[in-house]
Amino acid sequence: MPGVTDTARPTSRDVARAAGVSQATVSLVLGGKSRGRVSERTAEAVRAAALALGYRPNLAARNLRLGRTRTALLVVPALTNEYFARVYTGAARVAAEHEFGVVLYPSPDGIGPARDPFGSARASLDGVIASSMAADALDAIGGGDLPLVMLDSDPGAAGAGATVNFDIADGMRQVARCLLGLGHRRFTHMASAVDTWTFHVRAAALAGTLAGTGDVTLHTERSAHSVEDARLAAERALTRPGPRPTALVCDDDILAAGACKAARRLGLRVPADVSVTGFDDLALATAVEPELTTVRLPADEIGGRGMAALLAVLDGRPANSADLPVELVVRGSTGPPAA
Amino acid sequence: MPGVTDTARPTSRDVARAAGVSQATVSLVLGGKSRGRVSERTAEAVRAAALALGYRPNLAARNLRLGRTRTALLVVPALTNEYFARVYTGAARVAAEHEFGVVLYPSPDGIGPARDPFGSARASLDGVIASSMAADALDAIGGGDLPLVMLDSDPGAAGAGATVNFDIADGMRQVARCLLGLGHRRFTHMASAVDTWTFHVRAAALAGTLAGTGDVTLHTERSAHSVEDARLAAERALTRPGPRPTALVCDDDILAAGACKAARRLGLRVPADVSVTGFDDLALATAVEPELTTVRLPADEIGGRGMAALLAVLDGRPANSADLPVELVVRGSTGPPAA
DNA sequence: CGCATCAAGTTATACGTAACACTTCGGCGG
DNA sequence: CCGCCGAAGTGTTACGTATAACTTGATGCG
Repeated sequence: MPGVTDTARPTSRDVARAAGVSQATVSLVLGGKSRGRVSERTAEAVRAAALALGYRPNLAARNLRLGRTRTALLVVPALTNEYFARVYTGAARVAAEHEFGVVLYPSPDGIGPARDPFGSARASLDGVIASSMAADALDAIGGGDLPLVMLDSDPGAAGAGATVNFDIADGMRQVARCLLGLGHRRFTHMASAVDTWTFHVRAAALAGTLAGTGDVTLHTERSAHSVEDARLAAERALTRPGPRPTALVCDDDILAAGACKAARRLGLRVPADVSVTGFDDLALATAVEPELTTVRLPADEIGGRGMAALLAVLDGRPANSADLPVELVVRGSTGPPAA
Repeated sequence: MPGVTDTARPTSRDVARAAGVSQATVSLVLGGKSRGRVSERTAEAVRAAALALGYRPNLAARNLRLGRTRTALLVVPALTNEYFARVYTGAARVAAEHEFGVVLYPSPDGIGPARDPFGSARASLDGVIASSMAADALDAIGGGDLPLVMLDSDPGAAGAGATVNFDIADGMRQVARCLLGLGHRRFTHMASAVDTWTFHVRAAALAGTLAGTGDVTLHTERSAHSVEDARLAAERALTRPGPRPTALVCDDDILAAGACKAARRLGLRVPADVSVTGFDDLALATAVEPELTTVRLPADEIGGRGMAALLAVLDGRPANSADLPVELVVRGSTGPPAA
């Protein structure tokens, strides 16, 4: 039996032929638009034929016809940071529920020319979600006319159709109050060297909360987001002239892990000699010893809400954007300072 | 001046009109096929017009016309594992060099119905790269007629157009020889509970290498890939009746981090009382104290090579598939056993 | 001079889908 | 009995691109 295998994918016309109807009817039935237009018996025959042939609509043709792709772009600074991997996971889950796809643009300065970061792929997107981006990076991204949702970013930024944020300030206030309550008075803010809104908020909330108490000192040390950089920065903070800080408030768990390493290398115990706090609640936070006191940011939820907001914008619905609550998780890296 | 703003994206026909040529000529010039077909002066005019209008080809139309999408699917078990995030990054980098895109399918049992994991998206892919998948998961993925490249997987598996692997066995042999050389004789293999080729190879290589030395014991304890599960498993291993193992050989760094926690909880010092080794060399490996001795797997490189192999298969070229070398990185979590 | 050749384009078409506009036909009220 | 209406489909077109097939002058050569 030569020529029996038909390697080409079946088209809607093949389905129509098999079901004895026209291609238009196939499109109506499989598109769910057959109510009152096609009899139930015919519709069932079409569905059966499609199933038998293993028909899958050609997305390129559909996209061309509809002018939409049901695909969103998610821009994150670095996918290898577990936080952003979780943002992606949450966004992809919600997208899948609405038959949307998510493509990633993981490192704005890592792949492709800066002038046109996404290449012509941009022309095949319905919208963009950008997480924790600097305002100028937003230019490179939002230059297009695509709907844009920003996550963990300045709500007042231009160009964003919607913004979804954590209540970051509340998280930092909880950290500060917790440490103040333990008796700490000398603080160092282990701040991210990245110049974005979320880290500005953390700095302001920390300074603002500590300002309410007299007799408190606060220094700032900046670091890139790697354990090694953070260790070096924390060693600077712990060895600078003057009274040693008793609390290192870190902008994320990676910095906090580095801070713990620095303390240990200097012969200081955590938390007896120095307390350390983080942000994010990554797997890392419970892998190190002692486990990190940290602010849990539900990353997958902000990703999911971001996707939901984008879908709302695409539908012309209003995207409600209340801040997501965060939670301070107290573990072993914090304690009262030594007398 | 009403109606001046033209919000619709320009098409190749708009460019043709602006340059005073036909749409076909635009396609030839921008497609790089103009050698000997279009004069340089005309070609330059077309390029200028395209630039002036900000023309971007419509990918849906191109895909429909060509029947190819220049998009590959990468299937990984869990993107939140830094290892797989790096695989993605490497694959995406090589893809971008060839104007390819990569979409992710991060969790085979997490998103979408198992029957048709990718939905109709499958119809818009040129190929699939699957990393570290079980043989049965391969069925769900490779069911289509798409070219398939497998990473870190059984080279003899059916259906794979190519396989790219690490020399995992060599890595494990290095671990075993290092520990034997330090004087260890009682081993526990902290094995992954995941039933895949790469972990079978690790178990076999460990057992095989230790078998060469007399007077050696090897037990196996299984664990899921979380620090907490690994801690519990390691506590079982360290408290079972009989002489305590002096070396915990772990299938990855996450398990190793859990093993270190278990030792600490039991009042054992690492490495004085028990040595611990990992696999992968994640950021985690240098975040914990002591830093982990581990086998560095260049994850981004296997991702890149996998993408290159897929591109080769798509071009009809042979995909060369030598195993990638791995490197034992000796750090503080290993040492001679206590006398 | 005349025919072949060649550069430099243009015309026309197909990819597979969605949806608008149209047809056909049975039933039903006036 | 006529006209109208709704149900059930069908014919046709357009989306934007890439390319095969064709056209048109100009040139070279015997």
